[in-house]
Amino acid sequence: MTKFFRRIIKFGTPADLNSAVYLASNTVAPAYECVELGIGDTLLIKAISEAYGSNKATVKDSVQKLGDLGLVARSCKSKQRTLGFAAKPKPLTLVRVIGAFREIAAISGSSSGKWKVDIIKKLLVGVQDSTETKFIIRGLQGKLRIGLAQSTVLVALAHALTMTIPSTVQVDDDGNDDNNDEEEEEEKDDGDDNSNEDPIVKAMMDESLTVEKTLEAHANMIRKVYSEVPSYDALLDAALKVPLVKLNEACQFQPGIPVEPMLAKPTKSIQEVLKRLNGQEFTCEYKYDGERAQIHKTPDGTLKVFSRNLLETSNKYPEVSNYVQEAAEAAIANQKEEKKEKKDDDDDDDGDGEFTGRPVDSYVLDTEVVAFDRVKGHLVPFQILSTRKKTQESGESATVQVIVQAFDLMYLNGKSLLCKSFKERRRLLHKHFAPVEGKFQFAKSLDAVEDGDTIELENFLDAAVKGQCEGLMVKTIVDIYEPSRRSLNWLKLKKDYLDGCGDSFDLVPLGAYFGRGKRTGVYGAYLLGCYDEETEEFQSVCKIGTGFSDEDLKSLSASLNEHKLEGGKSSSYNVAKSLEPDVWFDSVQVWEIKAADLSKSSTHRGALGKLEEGRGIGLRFPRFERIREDKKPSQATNSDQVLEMYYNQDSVKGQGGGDDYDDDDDGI
DNA sequence: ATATGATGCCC
DNA sequence: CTTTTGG
DNA sequence: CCAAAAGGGGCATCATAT
Repeated sequence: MTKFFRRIIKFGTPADLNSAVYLASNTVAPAYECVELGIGDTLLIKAISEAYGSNKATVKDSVQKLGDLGLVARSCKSKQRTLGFAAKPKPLTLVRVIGAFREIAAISGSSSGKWKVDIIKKLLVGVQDSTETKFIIRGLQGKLRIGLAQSTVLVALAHALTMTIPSTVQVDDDGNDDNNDEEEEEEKDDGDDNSNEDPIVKAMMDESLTVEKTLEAHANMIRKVYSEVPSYDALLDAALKVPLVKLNEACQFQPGIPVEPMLAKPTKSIQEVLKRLNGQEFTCEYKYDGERAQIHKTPDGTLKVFSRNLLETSNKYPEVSNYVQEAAEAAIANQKEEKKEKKDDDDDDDGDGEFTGRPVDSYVLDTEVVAFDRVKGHLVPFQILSTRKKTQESGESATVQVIVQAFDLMYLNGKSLLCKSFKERRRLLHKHFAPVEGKFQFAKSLDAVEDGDTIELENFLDAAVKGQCEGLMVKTIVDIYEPSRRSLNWLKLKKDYLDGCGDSFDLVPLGAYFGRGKRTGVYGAYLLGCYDEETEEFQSVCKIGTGFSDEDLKSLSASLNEHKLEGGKSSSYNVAKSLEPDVWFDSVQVWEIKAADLSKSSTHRGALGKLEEGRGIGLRFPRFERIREDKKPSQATNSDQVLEMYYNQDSVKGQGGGDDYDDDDDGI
């Protein structure tokens, strides 16, 4: 990929490079622009069959065999009779292909499917060879399957730009008086980019390093810039103007554009957490079960909210902006109080905007938005939060109320805090924002030092779970905010990760679905049921597609193939039509399945009707643990146990308020 | 008009 | 979201 | 250790079928 990019840098146009990068990363626009293709397998199958004159059933059939729509399209293409007199079409260019993708994304409304298919067909008949067909289809499907994705594209790009410097790059020595005026934060550069201090810049310029190390340093620069401004447009524009060492000066974190959020690594035990912390000072925070929200305020007063995947959710949570502003004002009120009490002692000068008497003017907060019952004053499960409309005219009058649980601050009054320690970021967070009843709170936390004592941690984890949370987030006090997947420096500890904790089920495989991609040739997922003793039927409670080793996938496929029901579904299987597997099995095995939660389900049938008329129970985050050789299908977890486990959840226990019947006004 | 299916995006 | 795998 | 690629439940939304 590096070689390819180098050729384009040398011989192509900026538009060629831009198109190549977008195609290679299989995206059409920066995430925060919320551009959707609106293309799924159904439309692709339609396009393939129409373009190559095969019928849809045949196409679907070969999907099973080949396990990949791209391969299917390729084989259709090469089977197609080529007419001797037909001239080869003009070659498709990068610009043309990404342009077609973007055209597709722009179509909506009535008959949009037809127009989209038309564009795809034009692409398909315009290819030079069947390999192009394969990748056009895969690109539209969003699964390139070339063993390379975002971060690899960035590294390749970095290497290419290092080895082949674009002719447009200006190598001026007097630095930043030409292009640096566009940043909104008129004041000083944040400590972030004092070039001499930045270890990445240092490494890039260190001539004593090996070529490999130098390339790595350049890649780190590109990764850092992209994680601060996740837009290939912005990245490439900058990279074509300034040398890589100055890239972060030309393109950096600013309110209004989401930064890739810091993520956490799952951990399997308290021991593992302590081992990883290795004696460092750390804090534990409740891990709330809501939706990640990065809240931005730009100096012009605009407030924006972004999701974990950088899509804008401002319209989904219109009240969140108000809540945060109220929190900022509450902090001012508190400051005034303090000021009165202790007369001015001015060692308070930490250069962060200090006491101004006015709320902060720009900031970026990291928070979790959680559904909240204002009347009863407690948190509400994720399933209810998810019923929020995508656009709410007024948040405060919405059926589902929310509360902001804040846990980090990445930007404040014109300065990036990404390079500050968590301790410092949190100090500023608590200084410039204050809790507002029912609207804005700080994530509940416990500070500690590793001293071999696990009891305190265990208790805190228990308390978190009882308090409607998923578990804990564990963070060291000294770490900076490292955006993106670059390093999973935070740890998450959930009850169901722990061996012997969390809900475990013994379920019967009722059927299976053909695997795709690297699971071609084996079943990729199975349908599982619990046993209902009254009706003597198996009721579906989940599908399962994770937790298997490659070996498991092979052996399970082989052993269950001995028990296929050739006549179709057994009459004792209670399964919704939309879940119909490709193959049905006799009930012969029992599998141990772990799950995080149970939820009311309109598709699954566990304990059907016992909880709510017409609905059953399904599992959240199910994964395969092992085969239970010791159990017969009739000894599988039964539906009464499933029901009991549903009621046993802390999130459900907390709700009832003495009412035997379940609260029907909650929407689930 | 209303029901169903497809798609994308939260977790 | 969880999980496994190959480099 | 990390990136990539398998796969999950369930919701709102939009297009199309009835």
